[in-house]
Amino acid sequence: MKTLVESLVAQALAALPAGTLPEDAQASARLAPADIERTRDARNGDFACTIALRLAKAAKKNPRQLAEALLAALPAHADVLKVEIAGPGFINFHLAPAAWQGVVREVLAQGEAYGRSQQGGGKRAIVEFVSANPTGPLHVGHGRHAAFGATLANLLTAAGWQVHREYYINDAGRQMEILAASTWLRYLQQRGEQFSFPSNGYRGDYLLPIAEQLGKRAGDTLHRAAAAIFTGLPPDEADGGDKDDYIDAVIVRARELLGEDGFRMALDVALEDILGDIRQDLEEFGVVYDRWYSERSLTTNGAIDRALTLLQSQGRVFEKDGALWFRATEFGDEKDRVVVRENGVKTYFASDIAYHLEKRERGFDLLLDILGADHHGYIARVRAGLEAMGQPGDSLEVRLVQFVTLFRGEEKVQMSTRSGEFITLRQLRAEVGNDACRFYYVMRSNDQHLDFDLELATKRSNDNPVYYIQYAHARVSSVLRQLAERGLTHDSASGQAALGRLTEPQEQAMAATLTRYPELIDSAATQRAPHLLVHYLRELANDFHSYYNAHAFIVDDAELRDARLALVLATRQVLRNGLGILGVTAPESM
RNA sequence: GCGCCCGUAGCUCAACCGGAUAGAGCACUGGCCUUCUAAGCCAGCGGUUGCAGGUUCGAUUCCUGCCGGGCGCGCCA
Repeated sequence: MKTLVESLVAQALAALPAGTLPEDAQASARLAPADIERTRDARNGDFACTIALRLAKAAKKNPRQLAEALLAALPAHADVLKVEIAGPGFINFHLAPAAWQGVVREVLAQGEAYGRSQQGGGKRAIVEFVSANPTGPLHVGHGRHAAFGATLANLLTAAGWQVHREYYINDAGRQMEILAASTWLRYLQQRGEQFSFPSNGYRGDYLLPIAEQLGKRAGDTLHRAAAAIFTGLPPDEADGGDKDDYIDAVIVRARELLGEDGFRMALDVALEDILGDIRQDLEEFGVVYDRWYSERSLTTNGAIDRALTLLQSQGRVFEKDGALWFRATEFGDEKDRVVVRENGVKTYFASDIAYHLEKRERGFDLLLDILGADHHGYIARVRAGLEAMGQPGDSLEVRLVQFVTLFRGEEKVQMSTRSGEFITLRQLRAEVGNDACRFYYVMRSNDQHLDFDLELATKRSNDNPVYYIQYAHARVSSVLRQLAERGLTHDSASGQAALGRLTEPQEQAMAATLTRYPELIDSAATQRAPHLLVHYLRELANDFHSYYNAHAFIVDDAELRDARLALVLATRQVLRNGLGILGVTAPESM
């Protein structure tokens, strides 16, 4: 519908008499998407064009005069009732009722495809999200990443992007070693060894079954006496020492006592188990990935070395204090970054730029990372890395997701993976339900903090707005059941031929809202803003519920009945399409 | 100290890359079920958009400075 107005204004622009605009203004006198907008107030018509206001200055003309020139050049159209100039130079379009009604045919014909666009032009996007360290189950914060990332990926797909979803597994590095040691220590405790658990180890109960698993795999072959492990270690935090030094010493000792193979067994058992759990959790949450990408594999397949060699050949690295540094400052980062430490170990940053380079090499135009708000310092350096390796820096786009604070009523719930005190995503889903979770997580803009009140979400789950939208969908289905019970059938062709009968204000409003859906998908995808879809669906549901209360659909007049049912079925289709993008089910009854 | 994000109704949040009289939900007040699901509808109440300047036809939106909150600033990952 918006495109109609756009094309009319574009024609008017082209048809402006010579000399209306000075030559230097002619260049900017092209229609921009923002020049046509939906009006907020119906008194200003249905669409407003602001191009006269925008061009007035360059044209050295009064905006109202310019608007009048445009108005004179505007071609007539059957769907346009009247056009008038208002305020400082708005050109307001009032559309004919029939203009809205056509959307019903369009929706019914296109079905699931209604609202999709070619905006992405088939370009390839890789969306990386969650990528939580596999050191424990997902918690409620990860849930927000999962819901946001999955919904955004769906939105981009609807907007014509070719989307690849990926999970980056941080299966290398120190936290994996701490996990292996923690698992092994639990295994020893299960065999009767007594000692106090390292304060910096993973202490959550979820490791207990994993330690049992290790027992099944290894039998007693990894059993060592506690005394052999803890004798001669530096003090732990509880004894006035440093918890990091202590856990490192425990890891070194574990390696000595178990050998590389034994240690690796503990690590692999824990990693496989936790990763399996994460994968299942996400799948149940409706979040499916195209690929799970192992950080370790970057070392194995030489990707890190390739990236470093590339940087080196470009002269972008230097040595200092025995370490190898990347000149990130030359690309706008605030400081240079170590890529190989003095001890020869490559940093996490090294694997990260290698990973992003590898994404580019796989042919992705857009590298979209969904990261926690605490990672913002990160963007500049990865972008610097890409640019130094000859890739466009703006191919990397990062969306930060602010933290979730969990409340039980007034009380804030403290969480920490290390200590094992946290509410898992799985617990949350069990209490609140997948639909409400998915919905609640993306209701708010990702750059807003999210307060998740468990008490509210569980006790009063009927107040959750997701039900309001689902209810609209279920109500339509219920109307159809009612129709059948009364021995009637819906004649879609007759309904679509009689759309002119839909003259009630609620019918006009709902049809108008339906025409907004494609624009909304486009704009939500462009802005990476799933919450816009949530707000739209609420409005559409509101239009429907109002209509439902104001008028009966199943009336005696068969033609009118079919027309109304056609409108209502089109509404159900759009609700279904939108809920699908959100990953929320569209129930037939509630 | 430096950097990024945020500050809008009592509460939780919107506001279409600068548009017209800043909108929803919850809460509160009052109405609507012998007719398609009341998990619904309608009406009312509620605002100096943190503060002070600037840019222009127009600012919640852009710029500067303050105030308040969150998060970063490792040869950790």
